[in-house]
Amino acid sequence: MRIGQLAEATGTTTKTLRFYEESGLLPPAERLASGYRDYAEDAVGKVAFIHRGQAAGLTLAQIRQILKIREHGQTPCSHVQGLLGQRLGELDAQIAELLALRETIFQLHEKASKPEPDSCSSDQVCRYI
Amino acid sequence: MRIGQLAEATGTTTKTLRFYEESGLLPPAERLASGYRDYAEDAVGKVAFIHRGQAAGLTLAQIRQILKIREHGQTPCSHVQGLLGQRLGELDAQIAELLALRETIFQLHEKASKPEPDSCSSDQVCRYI
DNA sequence: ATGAACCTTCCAGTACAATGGAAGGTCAAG
DNA sequence: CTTGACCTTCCATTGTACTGGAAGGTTCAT
Repeated sequence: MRIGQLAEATGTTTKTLRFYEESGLLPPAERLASGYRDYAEDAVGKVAFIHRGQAAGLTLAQIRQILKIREHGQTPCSHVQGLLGQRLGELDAQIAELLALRETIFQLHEKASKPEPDSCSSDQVCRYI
Repeated sequence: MRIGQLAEATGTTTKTLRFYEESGLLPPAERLASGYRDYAEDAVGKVAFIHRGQAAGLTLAQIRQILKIREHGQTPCSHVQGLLGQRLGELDAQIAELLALRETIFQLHEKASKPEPDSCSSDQVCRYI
């Protein structure tokens, strides 16, 4: 399977696949006599895994760790569980932060809906922020 | 007021202040005979405004727009209101996305808490993702 | 044999908001 | 007069996940 076919099969681009290989997410592909990359069938599963990992909000660095564990013949289960737990904590923190920010912006937006340009002193630039 | 003092007064660094000037957020400072930057008092207010804008989740590009309007002697009120409204919409979308992602991760995390390593087939890399 | 479609490597750039460091100039105190 | 704190410019780098383009090699159909 050449790189274009793998890209097609996984809904990505050849550029991205080469980038994944260079970033250590995919093992260096076998080469044909021509120098073209020649992927085994399981490459499709690996790329699909990368996509699922991204959809789960994992970074490529985290996905790389999981793939490395698998490459070493181990099952990455407990590591994955740890990552998911960590990600959950990060998400909760991020959501809390955004909700607080949303409230702040909402207040500012309300205030700005009753404009009083004259009370904008130039040393504060804008009364509403 | 020299750059170090302005940095101190506004809780930032000289690096950042020069970066702001180069990025068009702050007008080019006056210079002393030595070539040192010599800031007027109102610089403190401008930098503080930049910080408040950032705290409100505005990008430096958006803050720059507001500051430009003020520099042209106008009051940026309606523009600010527009930006805040836009920001509110973005925040709502982002929060909704994160909540959905949180739910996904939560499910995965639950599933991963009952490990069954043997059912991880190598073509999917990890049963839990 | 020639053109299209595919592949290769390498280098550079995107957005964001700074940050780091080198090489050198200025100023006040001791 | 020297030391140290401060300032100057310029260039490069950080992290994330790619994306774009140049210059050239391969494969296949016509």
